[in-house]
Amino acid sequence: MKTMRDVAAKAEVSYTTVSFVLNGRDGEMRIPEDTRQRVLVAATELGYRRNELARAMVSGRNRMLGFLVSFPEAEATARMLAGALDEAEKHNYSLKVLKLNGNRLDRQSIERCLELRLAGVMAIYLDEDSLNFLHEEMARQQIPVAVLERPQRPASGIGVITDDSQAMRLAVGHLAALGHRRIALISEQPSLIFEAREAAFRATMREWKLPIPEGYVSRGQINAPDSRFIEDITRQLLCHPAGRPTAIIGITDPMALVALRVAHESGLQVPQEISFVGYGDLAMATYSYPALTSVELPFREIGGAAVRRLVERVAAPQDQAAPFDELLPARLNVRSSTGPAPREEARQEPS
Amino acid sequence: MKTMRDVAAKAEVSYTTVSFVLNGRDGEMRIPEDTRQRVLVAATELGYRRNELARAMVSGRNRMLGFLVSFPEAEATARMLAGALDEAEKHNYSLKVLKLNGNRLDRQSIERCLELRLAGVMAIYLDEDSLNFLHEEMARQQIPVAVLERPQRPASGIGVITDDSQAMRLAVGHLAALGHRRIALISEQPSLIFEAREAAFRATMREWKLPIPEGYVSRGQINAPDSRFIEDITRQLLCHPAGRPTAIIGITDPMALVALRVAHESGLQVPQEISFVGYGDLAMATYSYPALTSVELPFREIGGAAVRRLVERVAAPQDQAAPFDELLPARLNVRSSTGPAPREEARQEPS
DNA sequence: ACAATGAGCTAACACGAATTACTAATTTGA
DNA sequence: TCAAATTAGTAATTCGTGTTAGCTCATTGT
Repeated sequence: MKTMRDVAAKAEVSYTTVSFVLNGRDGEMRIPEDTRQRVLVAATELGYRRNELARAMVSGRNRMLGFLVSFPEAEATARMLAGALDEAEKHNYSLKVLKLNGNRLDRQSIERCLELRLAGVMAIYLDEDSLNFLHEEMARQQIPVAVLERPQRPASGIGVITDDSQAMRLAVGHLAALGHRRIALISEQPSLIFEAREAAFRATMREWKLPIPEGYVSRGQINAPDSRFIEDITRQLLCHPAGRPTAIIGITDPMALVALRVAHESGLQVPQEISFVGYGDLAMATYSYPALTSVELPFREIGGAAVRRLVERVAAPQDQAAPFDELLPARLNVRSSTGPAPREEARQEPS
Repeated sequence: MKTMRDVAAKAEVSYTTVSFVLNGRDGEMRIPEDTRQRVLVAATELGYRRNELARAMVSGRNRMLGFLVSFPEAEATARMLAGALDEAEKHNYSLKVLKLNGNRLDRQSIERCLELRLAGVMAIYLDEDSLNFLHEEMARQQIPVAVLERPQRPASGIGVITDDSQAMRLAVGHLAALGHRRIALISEQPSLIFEAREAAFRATMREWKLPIPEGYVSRGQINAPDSRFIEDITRQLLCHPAGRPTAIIGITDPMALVALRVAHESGLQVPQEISFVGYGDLAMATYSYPALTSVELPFREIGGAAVRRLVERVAAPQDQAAPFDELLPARLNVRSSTGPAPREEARQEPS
């Protein structure tokens, strides 16, 4: 592969001149048009491409961000990545994806980030310890860190997350407007992210002055493809002593869809007798039967915002000390799984 | 960030000695244990990390592969990426993801690959022209290229694809074994990948000596979230003059699920009256109602194999000239959307 | 006429590592 | 005992680029 020196030889100018022309720094040093052209022609004729590695090394600034991901096969991850890629391209940065084992961060992964001299690092779905570890190590090397879709307490570094209050207001508000009063939530095993959504659910229900009977917020876990646990939970919910909920919110789309399936199998009409709302709006929401009303989480925007923030910090590292969370709004996509609440008497029938 | 020179100063040895110790090349040059230890201690005390950029530059070998992706938000892409990441880690390579605009490859993206001095490049879902362009440019720089999930004609470079014949045999075989004789296929707008699947379908049907009435293979397109086109096609299929198919294979999972929804809405019982099989086995297959029987495409394996092949080529570029396609087998995940074919008389009832 | 200016370049060093060639001190062999 | 071989290193060069300092020549001002 040709180097600048080759171009210089061909254009019969010095190596430095080539550098100046190719980097467009002829503002500082006047290069007459004919010399410029000679250099450019020589460069294209030789098929010269600049060596990003060498530039990065000499400038000490690697225009490359690391994306630490635990579950690269998840659609949510993929969508954040998509957003991050678009934004990175705008800033002429590139993205390196690094896989973690589960949501733990081992020393080896940290080492890789440091060895690659990444300009910044973003991470999703890390556990508490790993996150602290990451912050510590990166702070030592002055490398900015962005944490995606994970409430931080205390805030440390850059956080980019969905505005869960707003998102839940969309879900609950939609159902409440349709007349639903008995709304249940199927949640996940505790983790910061699900706790935040749960809290938002309870707060919103309070705003709407809707009661949450004991057991209306239940926790399950999907170990795909085994969803029996959630199915059991749903069945219990459907014959709840305080009355069957007229709407169920799944804290993720899979949760909602498993519950929806149980309702189908129990012979319930959706949405005539019971409504379902998902959270995430993954592709599966569009293609379920009936199509699932779901809160569309701003995955792309989260990825994009994280990159934007990182690039800002790289450019102006002075205010490293100010940690903050950026909240991004969700949208509601209303589909066929939600409808008006059934009339009171309808619920009294045996199911 | 500390350099080798700092370590050398601290350990009171020469810079070169540090290099030899840290690269474990003390086989060639005996370094006594105490010196070795002194260097290692100095390195850890200073928190030295080697500079992958500098190594790559001087050695001319960048342990980094490019993953050119058109639709990073697609689950299929994500799963290939996951497989690629795992394999790359094994070989101590890292992966850089580059986004393309649609499935066209512009000169700018090529330039990026070259500027980054990638050791190899893998691409998915590129159109014909872009692929030729990519091959041309990369061949010029001796950079190996792997094409994922796309039949190549003629074969050029490394191809890694699903064995469509085998995959279709799984789908059709499963249905045939359940007694289905009237099997329809809902395909996509022509493209190499769908043409290959269609051809495999026809071939397999022939093997089973099953007829394919005119119109049983129809082509649609999903412009998510608008699936009306597919819905129309399905409705036509359900009142086909040659008799309603007892099973429909979707050439992608979304195709199958849209068709399944139409069947639901037409009041048909699934799978008692009609069966559905998807192709891809995306997450949506697991969470649909009823859960979709689907051909699981070896996305992870495809990503992994591509990386493996690329790494091989990088290590031994001598046999660049031998293009080949690697076929990977699919698996069938039987779920609730398929069942025994309905008895003949059942079909004669008005639907 | 001669210094001061500026245009248009070039030489030389830096970046952080790999690698080759070389040396000084010690041990071995005959 | 003296040359050869081995041990334990070091100095110097290289990779492809960015950057700074400086150099030559022509033009301008007085």
